[in-house]
Amino acid sequence: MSRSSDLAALAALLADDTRARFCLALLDGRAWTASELAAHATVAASTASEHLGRLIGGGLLVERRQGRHRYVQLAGPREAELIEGLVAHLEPRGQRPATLRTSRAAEALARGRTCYDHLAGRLGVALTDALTDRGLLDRTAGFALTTAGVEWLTGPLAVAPEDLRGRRPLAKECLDWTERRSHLAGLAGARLCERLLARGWVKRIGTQRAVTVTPEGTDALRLLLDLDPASLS
Amino acid sequence: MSRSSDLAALAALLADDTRARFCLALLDGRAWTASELAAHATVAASTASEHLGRLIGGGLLVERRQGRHRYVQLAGPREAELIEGLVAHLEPRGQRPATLRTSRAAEALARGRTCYDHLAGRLGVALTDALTDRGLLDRTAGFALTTAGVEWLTGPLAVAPEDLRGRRPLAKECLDWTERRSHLAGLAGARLCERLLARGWVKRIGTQRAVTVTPEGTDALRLLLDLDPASLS
DNA sequence: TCGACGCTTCGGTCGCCGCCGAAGCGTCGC
DNA sequence: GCGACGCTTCGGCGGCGACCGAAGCGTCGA
Repeated sequence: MSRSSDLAALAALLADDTRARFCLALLDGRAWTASELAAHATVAASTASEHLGRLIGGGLLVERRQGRHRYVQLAGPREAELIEGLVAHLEPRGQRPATLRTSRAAEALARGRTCYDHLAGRLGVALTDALTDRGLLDRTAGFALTTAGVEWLTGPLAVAPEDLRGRRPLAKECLDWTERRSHLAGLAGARLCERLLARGWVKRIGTQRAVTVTPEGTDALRLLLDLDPASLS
Repeated sequence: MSRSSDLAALAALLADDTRARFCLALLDGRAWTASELAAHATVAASTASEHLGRLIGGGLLVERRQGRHRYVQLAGPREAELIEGLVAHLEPRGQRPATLRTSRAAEALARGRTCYDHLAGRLGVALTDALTDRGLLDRTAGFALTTAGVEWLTGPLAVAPEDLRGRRPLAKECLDWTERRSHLAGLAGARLCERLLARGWVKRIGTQRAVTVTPEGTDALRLLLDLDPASLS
């Protein structure tokens, strides 16, 4: 099996609209059941079953059985990153999609959402910009958290230092497809999202990926990051 | 046209072995003719013609006519990055592929090669590690060139400062699929490759992507980066 | 216990896509 | 000018994959 056929096989996993829909839905970082995905993509249960078999066999998804329910989710951050990279590539640089403004659901996603395990959309970008402005994130020569940035996470955000160590990079740039700018991914991005949700400063809207800043969160972020609430609307 | 069908269409561009071979070949950053690619992938000219039409129509490649010759190349660094990301995903982390050691061509690629417009393989990784060891590249909190790193490029390497400015990030991490570690991409990676080739410190082997360090280059890199020649074999 | 439910496998259908050789057009070099 | 060459388009063929309903199995809850 050669590299080109491996590449073609990997691409083929996503080269079907139904499977692409599944993977985009699973970018919310949660586990979905087979029938939820079937309903979401409006296909028969048998079709969903076969597609999931291919995605799991190909390594993009993992599954867990709970009685008659089969829960599937993205296999990990690497897989999420792969899909996000493809999605980011779809949009020309430097321009927001005009068509995305036409629906309320899309507007909510643009305002704030989870992107696998970190925050994205206007919220994600605003947070990333604020971190940059306050010297907690250095983007002049690459994309890296500063010493002060690490301290900010372990200090006011109470992230455990060991939670910032692992095989994943601490800071990773993730191009935001609604905002056309970068938001913070990597360990730091994941922990930030986790803490903001845990503190109730950010909460989920509905069952999809959309999130919003709570009033307490607006105050806290203004205090901690000089984050202007107007930058979130 | 929805996001999922856009994603599926993009993935479909690479979900064919022949097209995948084309794109992998074009990762050398050069322009190939249609018949060169047809020969490389061992398909008929008519097949190549159709596949190239799809890749160009899909935006991954661009073409240029010179008389009867049609030169095609990757549309840009974003497209190269997309393909590299997929290729990098193919390999499990933390292990070198044993099968790649079985052929001389593969060995040359592992030693050193171009990865679109920057250096990869053992050479690329060794350079990246040396830059890190000397405090020119900071990888503790992300992936960023240090101030000293920028000065090193504009100083001893004589990169024009304006060549380090542009829409592309200065430093970008590119996972090396032969070494399983990162090498430097982005503007800095491209300029480094360019200067090393221009100075004759690195030269191409054959017509593919393989490169090697010249004796003058070995001396210069030992002087400038304490780069141990043994780390290149 | 029994019917509902979630999921899987099977068989059949249909559309799509990659492949090729042939024919044709334009460029190139002798 | 002419034959070789690079490339494109066309028509035909065969294989593959997505889709579905039906049948079947195991789990769940009243």
